[in-house]
Amino acid sequence: MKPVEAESPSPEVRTLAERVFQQLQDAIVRGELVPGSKITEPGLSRTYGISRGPLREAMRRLEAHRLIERVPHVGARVVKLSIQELLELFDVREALESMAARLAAEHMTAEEIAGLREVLALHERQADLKKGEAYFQREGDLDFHYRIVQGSHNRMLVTMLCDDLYYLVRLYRTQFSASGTRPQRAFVEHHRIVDAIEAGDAELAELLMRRHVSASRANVVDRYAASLKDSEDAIG
Amino acid sequence: MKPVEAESPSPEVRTLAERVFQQLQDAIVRGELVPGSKITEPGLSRTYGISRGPLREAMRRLEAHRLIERVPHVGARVVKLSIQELLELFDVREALESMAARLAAEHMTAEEIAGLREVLALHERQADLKKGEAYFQREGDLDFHYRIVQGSHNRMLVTMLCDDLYYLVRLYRTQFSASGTRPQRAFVEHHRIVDAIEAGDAELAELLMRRHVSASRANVVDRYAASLKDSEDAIG
DNA sequence: TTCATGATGATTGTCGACAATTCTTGAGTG
DNA sequence: CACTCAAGAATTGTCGACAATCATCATGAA
Repeated sequence: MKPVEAESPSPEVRTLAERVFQQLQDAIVRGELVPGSKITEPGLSRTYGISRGPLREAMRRLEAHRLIERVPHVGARVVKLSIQELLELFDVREALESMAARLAAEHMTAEEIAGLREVLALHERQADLKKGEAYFQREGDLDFHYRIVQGSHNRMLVTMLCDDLYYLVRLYRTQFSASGTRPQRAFVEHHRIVDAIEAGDAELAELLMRRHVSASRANVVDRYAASLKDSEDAIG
Repeated sequence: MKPVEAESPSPEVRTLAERVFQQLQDAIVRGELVPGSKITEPGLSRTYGISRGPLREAMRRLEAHRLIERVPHVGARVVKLSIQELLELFDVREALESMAARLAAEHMTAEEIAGLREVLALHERQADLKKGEAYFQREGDLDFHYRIVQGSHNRMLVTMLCDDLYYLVRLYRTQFSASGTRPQRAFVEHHRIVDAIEAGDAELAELLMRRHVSASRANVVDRYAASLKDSEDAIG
């Protein structure tokens, strides 16, 4: 898909370590590198055709982003979220994203709000077409949250959520094969949040986002309990 | 100051990169490496007597912790917080620490609460003795916040706050030479927060912590405005 | 004088090799 | 049969050297 190998000095992809970091990040998030599996430096070095130097840097960055876990002199393995860790992630999201919504209500520009509405429209169109498979829904969902975080105009918040946590969120989606079908309600919640932001009602936006994430968390808890019950039934 | 170079296999200090990372972290937080100054790999390599390999790993970790900023092919410099970034940091703290207080009220053990009370007592004793210089006050303050975050029993939250943000908070203290003298009020707020946690009142603990951080932020804003006015007066 | 341009020096990025540590395998013993 | 322990293999940690890139400064032209 690369046109003519154009000399686009695309931002931040000028170093080998950077490139392999993004490749590995993608591979992990897409589930190609299965969670919990061990990854070795010589192995990756061969598959990606680079030396161990830049590879180690890429792995350090993956570790910083919590996508792999390393133990000295032993090795690294792809992170495997337990249900507890997943719920912890939701608590952190609830705290940070509600703050983001509050700040977004205060600082978002008209253009940004318009873009947000477009995302919602696309979102709904997909749902109408019943193409609304989990994957697209989820991507649309993440896009929605992305834009609100950006709208907070708080760079630290943006980095924490968009550069770190959201990759974990994607990973959880593949790891728990989350079909996550609670579409209508989420749509409504999204709309209400945008309404609050557009009205400049920071408190309301914060509260709604908080409930939205909390409801999403509760949904995960329910589905996890159900899956437990299923496996018990299968056994008993 | 190192006793006998004891062979203490202290946790996580078995690799050169780890050690130099902690040394650099300390040096930055204590202000020995001045914010905004450029740090070069050969330079650090010489001063710490190690090769560039582990040094680069240490620098990657510093970058992940937001203590230095790197740009490819150019170099790294110690992070220099602008007033905007400092306020952004406070917003993030407000979101995360209020959540931590809420979770602490739900999950903290009796022993942990007792330890928290001890910290407060020590805190007050120092204030009584008028030894309550900014430095000790601040360390005590951070210790207080540390323990509450630990009490949340949310490992992700602990990592984010204790391993990342609190180093930035310390850095800000040196960078803005924050005397931060609003002692009595902060003490009272701390006590009220512990009361709420002990009572298991999650909502109240969250609200109080939120106000506490917010008040601290407002204090910074005030002092910054005052410092601006001072320099104007000095000029005009 | 000011700006563009090219050479020089330094720094970062990358690589391959060696040392240190850990994991594995297998023999041997109780 | 289970367990201990030692030797080997594999992996990680560290190092020094070379190549690529960038900053600096001097030179020259407008």
